[in-house]
Amino acid sequence: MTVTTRRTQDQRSAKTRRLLLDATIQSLMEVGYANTSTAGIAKRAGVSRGAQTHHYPGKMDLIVAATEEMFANFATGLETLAGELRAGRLSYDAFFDAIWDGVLNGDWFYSSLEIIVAARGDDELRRQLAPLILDLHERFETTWSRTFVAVDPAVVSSRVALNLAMNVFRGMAVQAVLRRDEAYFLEMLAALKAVIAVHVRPAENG
Amino acid sequence: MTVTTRRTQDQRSAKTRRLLLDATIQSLMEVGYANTSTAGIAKRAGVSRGAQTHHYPGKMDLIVAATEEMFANFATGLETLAGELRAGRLSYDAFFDAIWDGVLNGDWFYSSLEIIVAARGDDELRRQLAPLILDLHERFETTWSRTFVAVDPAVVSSRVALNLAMNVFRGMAVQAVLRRDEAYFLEMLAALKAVIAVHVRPAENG
DNA sequence: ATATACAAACAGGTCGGTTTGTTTTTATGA
DNA sequence: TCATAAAAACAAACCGACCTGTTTGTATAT
Repeated sequence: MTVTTRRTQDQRSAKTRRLLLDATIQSLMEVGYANTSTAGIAKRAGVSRGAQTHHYPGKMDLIVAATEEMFANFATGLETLAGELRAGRLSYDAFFDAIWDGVLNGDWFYSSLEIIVAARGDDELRRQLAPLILDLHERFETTWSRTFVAVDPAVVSSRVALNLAMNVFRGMAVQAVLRRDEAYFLEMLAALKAVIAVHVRPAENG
Repeated sequence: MTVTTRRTQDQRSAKTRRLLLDATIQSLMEVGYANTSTAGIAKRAGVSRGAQTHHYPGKMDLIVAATEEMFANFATGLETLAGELRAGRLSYDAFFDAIWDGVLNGDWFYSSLEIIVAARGDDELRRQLAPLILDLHERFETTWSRTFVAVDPAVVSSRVALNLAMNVFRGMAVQAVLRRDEAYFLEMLAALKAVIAVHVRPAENG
């Protein structure tokens, strides 16, 4: 007879689900998709394999649910950061520094990279993830349009300029897997700021 | 008794090795690293599993060798393209179009992406691939410096500007896995050309 | 009591590596 | 030059480990 605090079913479910999703993201981050197994996730989460299959019957259910949470967190985080910029509490430079730091050192980018690459060879997974990405990009673009104004919208809109910047970050993060070269990335980051600054400036008090 | 043309051992080896490496790249491209197995590679190559283990004892030997070939091919391909630009047989716009087309539709980018992501969770693989990437980047930078001149080298050098462009391509290609949106990428490509053109111009007759 | 949450063992399949055996080419020496 | 030993290339079966999904059973909450 074990001593357990009495919890409602919803509380038990929510707790177990959170443990499983956190463990999934952590596993993707640490060992990659290829080495992420449902058994490993359950072990990390500290729940039994039966509990895992009960809440998420298949591996894909885990992945998709974890992705959903991950994307939502990142979108709100980015919007918060952009809000700081609009409020004048964050400089243009610091804004880019913060995004780059999040991409390189946060859980978000590499976990999603693992999932995206896995989806390339898995039709069903791709089908399930595509709408999540579309939604994420839409939220990004809303943030960009709200936070920056273009110098000459006919040439490069703020939306396009910031999408370019995000793609640079993506590309740099991929590079960083095999080339951890601080000086190189600082150089690129400075250049990126300069290049983007030609076409766009922060919209104060958006 | 089968009728076989007599071949030297070196010829037999070379043929089998080529078949295996081509099959490896093809498999990475089509089904991804996670679904790429040594048995599958041997089957694609049309050689026995014994032949495969003879020439490449482990899975990593196959991957590393295939990567080496892939990188070499891409570097020379890019240098050829840059040569066309320097010779005036290719416009600035067409040069970028060609690179983007190669990244999105060629075997190169996605195969290497699979390998890079796999290396993130595999210390030994990462250790073996890191020098290959370093070498590739060096060849890139040599090409950039030879092919473009900076408008204001103190702000953004040609080397940095083109590295930025390559990172944009990387990022866009990752996006394209889940978002195959022709119009979006055309828009981004046009903006990239415009943004880079501010800082750099082709060095005619390099 | 009954549905939900959790636990643990099982089954079919695949993968990577190893081992054992066969064929083809090359080197050797009378 | 030609028989033959040695080496390289190739073939196929096997093995232990792991993974996903399933099933059967138990505890907890409603």
